[in-house]
Amino acid sequence: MAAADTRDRLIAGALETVRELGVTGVSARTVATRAGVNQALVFYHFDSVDNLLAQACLAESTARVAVYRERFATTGSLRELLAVGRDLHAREQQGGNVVVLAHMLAASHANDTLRAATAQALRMWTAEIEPVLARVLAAGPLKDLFDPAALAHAVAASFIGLELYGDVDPAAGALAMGELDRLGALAEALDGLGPVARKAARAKLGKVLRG
Amino acid sequence: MAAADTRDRLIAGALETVRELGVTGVSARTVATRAGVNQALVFYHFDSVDNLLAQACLAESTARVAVYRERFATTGSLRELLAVGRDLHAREQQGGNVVVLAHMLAASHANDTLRAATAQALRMWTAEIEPVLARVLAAGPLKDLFDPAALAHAVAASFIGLELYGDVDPAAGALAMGELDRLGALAEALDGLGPVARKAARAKLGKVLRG
DNA sequence: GTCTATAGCTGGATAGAC
DNA sequence: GTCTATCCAGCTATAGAC
Repeated sequence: MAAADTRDRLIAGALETVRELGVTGVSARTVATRAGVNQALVFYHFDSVDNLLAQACLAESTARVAVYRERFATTGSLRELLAVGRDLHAREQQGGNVVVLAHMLAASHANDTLRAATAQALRMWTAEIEPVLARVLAAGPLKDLFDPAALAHAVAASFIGLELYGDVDPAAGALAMGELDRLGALAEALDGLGPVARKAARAKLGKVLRG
Repeated sequence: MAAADTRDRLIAGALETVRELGVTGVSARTVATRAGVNQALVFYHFDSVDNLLAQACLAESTARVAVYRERFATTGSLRELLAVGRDLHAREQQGGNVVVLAHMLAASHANDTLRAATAQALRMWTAEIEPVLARVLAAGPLKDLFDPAALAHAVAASFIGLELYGDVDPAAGALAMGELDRLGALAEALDGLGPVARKAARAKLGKVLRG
């Protein structure tokens, strides 16, 4: 078997293990079993289990972000962005991909290697979300009142929180997801107001933000 | 040493261990060391490490929620709720208490015992947040358009996501937290609109939500 | 590049002395 | 109720055959 194959298999095995057993269940053995290769190869190719996990996290995020890149590029409204979020939730949750990132977040707390990788993975997502938010804001009455970069972080963080939450309490998670759509509608409604009301809202918001 | 003392010490030790080493670092030995008692007592008092963790999570949440109960009870506006959130973030983050819940969330993925405890702990928080949201919504133009219970879940989930996010990427987390305040101001601005604009906004929102 | 074998360690869990 | 002692399982990491 070619070396590149084995590396890929180990990465796939690592992701599968996290999805199945959670971060606590990851070990050179559990991963190697799922990869169909020998346990010692984890150390030959990746030096440590932590590093394998970090590489897996980065590879996965790179691949996933690429899938949605075009979609993000053509997203011009908050409503569309929420639709992308819903799809991401449905599709990636089924594949268990968001869950991996969520678990990496938790594991990062006491692990520098994982923290660096996770932070980088998160930046990959926010780098896609930020220009979308910039476009959306520029088109609406909220222009210059919000910071797209900061908002992108908030969106990503909230999304991950919702994923984790739904993992533990699916009923409550579904309710929460549904309510986020309504929050989107709230902003959209503000967006669709007539010019007078819109101007009043913007003035009021500016005041509230400053005061 | 009285038995109750030992139980409490083990619970405190479990929390301390999670804060220090993360969930992956929790074992009967690491916990017992921090508790200053023997490792075998984990099994005598709690049967298993998982169950100790679950009990610790519930005890901690019960205590923390109690601290904020009065505060929640007198919270009547979104802005105040956000202020409570900021305080919670600052104070509990320093003590590492929210982080514990966040890690329990991640560990729950592959562990039924922890999942049940974590779900219950989350419900403790949302049970406090829900009536606040109900009051806030009832006073504003969004009455009957949002579900306080569902929104409470969304708030809790987002908050936890932000905590985890900030743990991994503090700079980005701080930016995200700051932006949430502005989102609150957005809703508050809508709240403070004149009657005409307010009515228009509400009508528009109802339309968007239905369509 | 991949395997087997194994050293050395840590963890869960229990038996039995006190 | 608490401790010591211990068994056994599972883990990381490496040495060395192929």
